[in-house]
Amino acid sequence: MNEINNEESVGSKLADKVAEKPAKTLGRKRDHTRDAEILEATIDILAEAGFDGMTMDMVAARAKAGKATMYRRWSSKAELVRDALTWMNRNHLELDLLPDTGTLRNDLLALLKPQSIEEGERKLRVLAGLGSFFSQNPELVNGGIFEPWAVVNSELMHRAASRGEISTQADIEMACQVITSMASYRGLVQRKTFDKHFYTSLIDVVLLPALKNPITSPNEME
Amino acid sequence: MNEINNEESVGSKLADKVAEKPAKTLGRKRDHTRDAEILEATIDILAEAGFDGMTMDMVAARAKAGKATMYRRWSSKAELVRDALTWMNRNHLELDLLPDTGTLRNDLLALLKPQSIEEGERKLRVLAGLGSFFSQNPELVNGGIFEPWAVVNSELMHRAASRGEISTQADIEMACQVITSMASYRGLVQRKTFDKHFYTSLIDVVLLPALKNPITSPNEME
DNA sequence: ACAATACGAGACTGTCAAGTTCCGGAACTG
DNA sequence: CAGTTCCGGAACTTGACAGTCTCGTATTGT
Repeated sequence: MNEINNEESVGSKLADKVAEKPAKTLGRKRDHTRDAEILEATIDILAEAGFDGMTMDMVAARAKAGKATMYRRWSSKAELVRDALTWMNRNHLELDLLPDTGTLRNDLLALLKPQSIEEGERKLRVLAGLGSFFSQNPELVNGGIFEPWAVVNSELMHRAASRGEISTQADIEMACQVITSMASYRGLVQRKTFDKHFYTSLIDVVLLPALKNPITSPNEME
Repeated sequence: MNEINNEESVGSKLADKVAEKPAKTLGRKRDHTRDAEILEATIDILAEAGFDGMTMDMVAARAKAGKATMYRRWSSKAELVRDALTWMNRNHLELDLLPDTGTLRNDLLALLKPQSIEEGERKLRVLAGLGSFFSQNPELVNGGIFEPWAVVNSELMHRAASRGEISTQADIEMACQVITSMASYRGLVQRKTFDKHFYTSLIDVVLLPALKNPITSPNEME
């Protein structure tokens, strides 16, 4: 019977090559609401086990899906993870209603809600377990995890600059990099929470002084 | 013949249990100069492939050693990696001859030699591929990779404080964290070099303003 | 010389996960 | 109703790697 099956499959492959799409609207439809659930389960497992520690069976079990269902949508583990990362970095941020308390200090602090802290730490755990994935797929080195936050911070600082609260000489891009790098270093290397207390210190001790007095007298330069 | 061998091995195991250490100074001695070579090869492979991408055969081939030799010294891959990390973080730094140019700015810049940049990036690559290892061995979360650098920077800043170059109110620990976190973020996430140009900007735009004007007038606090 | 151990090289074994295939059943189309 | 494609679940195949063992050789103490 294998011979018969082989003959049929060869025939269908030829038919594909000729007709390209012999049947498209037949049978049960794919349930695309499962896509999001599988991707969300993938992010969960990635955060817990990293890329190499994650198995397709784990994801299938978490999403209560069959592996065949997953391989019908993504051709490999790498593709699933790539889509999951894109899904994770999708922007659910409302740029319209930014805080506007009158001072840059309070604006920055208003952005640090407990919810975004927790979600940020989840993303950090995902990022930490992705080393081997990036070494195999160097093309998508994904710097964009902190992009939305940096964009918002940059907007707040530009507002502060235009109302004269900080210097027009201030290097806003550098200041935003300080925030994101301190957040990731504290989460990835030090394994401590980026909580309000620490963030307040960072703002008062480093960011505001740097933004208000960008040039300190280049006296000793040669 | 297998039976004879089994009998012998069982006999020797029993002898071990009775005498515990029947012979210690017999036979060829272990060549401990291979230890360093194997550990160095381990670091190399870790930097290139990460923990999960590294195989014992790769390390053995790189070090031109047999796997039996490796397992005679380390009982598992995890133990080998742990020793390799300790070896990598060993301190080859001469705290005695620190730069002393008269200004904090030049002192900090003097520490950034091309050699230490390259070695630092190698360590960062190792760290980046270690996510799954840490998730399996949470006890040794190794924040100590940047410790020596931070200690040196801290010393330079304290000297600057005692000669009145920066404020005595300055948060030196926070400033050192800014340096190490910017270096690791730039290497791990942005995949750019922590070169002299960028470091100079960081010092002039962020660090020196913060250290010289630690309090900017807490005017708008409520 | 001899026994015991180390060495590099590589064969061998057991486990684990990626990817494939099959099952019984459900949903959609004509 | 009949044919097709989907679903979750599970068995199966295959390849890779950790860890063990064997072989021929080199080095050491007695």
